[in-house]
Amino acid sequence: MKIGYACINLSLACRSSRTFRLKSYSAENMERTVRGNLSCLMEQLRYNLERGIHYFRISSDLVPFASHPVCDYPWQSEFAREFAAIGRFVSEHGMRVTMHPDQFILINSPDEGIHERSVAELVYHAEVLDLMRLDRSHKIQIHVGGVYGDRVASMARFAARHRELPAAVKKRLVVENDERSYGLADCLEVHARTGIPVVFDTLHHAANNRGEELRAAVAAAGSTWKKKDGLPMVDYSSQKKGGKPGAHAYSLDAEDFRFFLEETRGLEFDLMLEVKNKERSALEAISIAREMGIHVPG
DNA sequence: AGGTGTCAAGCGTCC
DNA sequence: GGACGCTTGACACCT
Repeated sequence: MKIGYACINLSLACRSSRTFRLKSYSAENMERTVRGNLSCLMEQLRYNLERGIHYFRISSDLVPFASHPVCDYPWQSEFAREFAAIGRFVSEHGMRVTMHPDQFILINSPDEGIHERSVAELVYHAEVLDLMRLDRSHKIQIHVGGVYGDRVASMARFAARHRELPAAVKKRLVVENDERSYGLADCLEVHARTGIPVVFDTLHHAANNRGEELRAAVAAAGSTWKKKDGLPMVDYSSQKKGGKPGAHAYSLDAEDFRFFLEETRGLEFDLMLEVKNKERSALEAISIAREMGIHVPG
């Protein structure tokens, strides 16, 4: 079980998600920002390796405005060498990276403009991982999308739109249960129609489920993964105590985490912590998992 | 230097 | 039909 965290390392001074305002778009800003972000990403990965963290979510802001029409900067060729070096580092050390485009990416939107912009954004994400020369186990996770007043039609539209995606996107795309519209059962249905592996998110499942027990749910999502896709991915987070339902806890709830590991013992997956204090929780989680006799690569 | 309004993008909910 | 939450940092302008 690889254990990791998302996008930001609070112990490091740098950020790999630096951006700027659209109004201040320029080749100079692009060059400087992407260079800084890639350099920071490498620093984050080095930090992770030193501490035994082998799983990491790369920020979608790595290349700002990459899929925006304003972007005429050839970041792919300008930074080909840097991307390749990062990818080599990831591969050489047996690490896994993933990406998670944000809420605006909706391939099932009935609005053709939103659909097109979403595909462009997914192509950008695939380009990042392709430039790193990483195999298809390094995934891009999205949600099914909007309901638009008709769940059945909107799920069918997802499947149809998926069929038309470029191969580079398709080979990496995985779908995650969300907290209100499309739960685990819906994602399994999408998998049945498209073959897309299902990422299981514990907090979303707690908010949106059909009564499936945790272990059965993790196993069901895990069964949608083929060998070439790598181990199933699970996103883990605890509910913020006293916070709004769905709010992520600030730090790892050790007791809750032990319970989760005990419930899922024997199932194989990599675990992404969606906890606000980031790498600190990842380190604590790794230590707890090892105490419980679970193998985490060091 | 510090404070603060705002930022590419959308859905669903609520009034 | 319009405002807001989501979830969050930090950009960029203002004083």
